[in-house]
Amino acid sequence: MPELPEVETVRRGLEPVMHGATIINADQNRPDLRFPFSENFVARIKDCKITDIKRRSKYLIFVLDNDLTIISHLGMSGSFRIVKENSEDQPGDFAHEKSKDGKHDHFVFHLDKNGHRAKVIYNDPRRFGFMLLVPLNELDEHAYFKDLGPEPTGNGVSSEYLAQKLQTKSAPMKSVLLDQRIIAGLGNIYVCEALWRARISPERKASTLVTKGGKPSAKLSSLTTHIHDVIGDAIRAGGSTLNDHIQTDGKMGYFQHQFNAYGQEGERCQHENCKGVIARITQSGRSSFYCPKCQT
DNA sequence: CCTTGAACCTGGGCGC
DNA sequence: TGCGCCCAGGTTCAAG
Repeated sequence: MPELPEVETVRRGLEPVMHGATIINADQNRPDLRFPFSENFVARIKDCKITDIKRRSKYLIFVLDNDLTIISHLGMSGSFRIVKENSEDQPGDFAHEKSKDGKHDHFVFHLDKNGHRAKVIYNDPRRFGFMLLVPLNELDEHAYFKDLGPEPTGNGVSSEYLAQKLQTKSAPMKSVLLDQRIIAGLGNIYVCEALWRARISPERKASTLVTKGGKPSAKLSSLTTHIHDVIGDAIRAGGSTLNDHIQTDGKMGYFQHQFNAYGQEGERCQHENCKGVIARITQSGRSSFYCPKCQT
């Protein structure tokens, strides 16, 4: 389920239970996810304290006090849930989850924080996610991180930055915005939403949003603002679903979020005075949803 | 370099 | 109730 806002939502949900906790044990329930777990995975994290939980793009990074980090990616279907020792893991608590039978609970952290025990359970039906041990001082140069572009939450993604990146690109905007080297953390949903807000067609060639002088066009400046806004809105929407800190699941963030384009095929375009209807097209194997009338 | 398509895997939804 | 088909939030690799 995870694009950047969902991963950030998960991070915030895990933070109060995991930050400062000791991994007193762990269950690795199968040899691999997307690829095999690191050698002696459980032994290398056992008895370590979690000193920080960070996020970069769609990756979670658990920093341990032995100078190792656990890089965790949720793939398409990964989720974490927290079970506190004193509370019961009643099936009813997870009635909305098909995973409640534990069939795809592939990894379990057993934690102790100041005498409070909790389990943090990683569930991933499709197993596109993974966990990997990487020394802290090798993180920045690691293959997963070294080519990543700036986070869309910060001022690294400016209209000038995008103009410079897009001016040589003939590829459609859809694929350029999905390119993690240009912006880190956008996925199919929020690319569709940002393009809808900025009224840019997903098929528009990227370089046509840059002036001959290499400056951002008005539409590109608008897109920059909308990327920041849509990601910010989604993080706020996701965060508000986690106030009980029992269920940590990015799906809830998506679930409560109202989309204007993504998944809205056949619906009226919600832009004021637009009589268009949201269409679905396929671009490089993925669905794009947009309004052909006002997104140009 | 760039772009596309397939692959990884399971499950849900739909039509018949 | 079941079968077959299509679809799904991501990433990576091979091939054109």
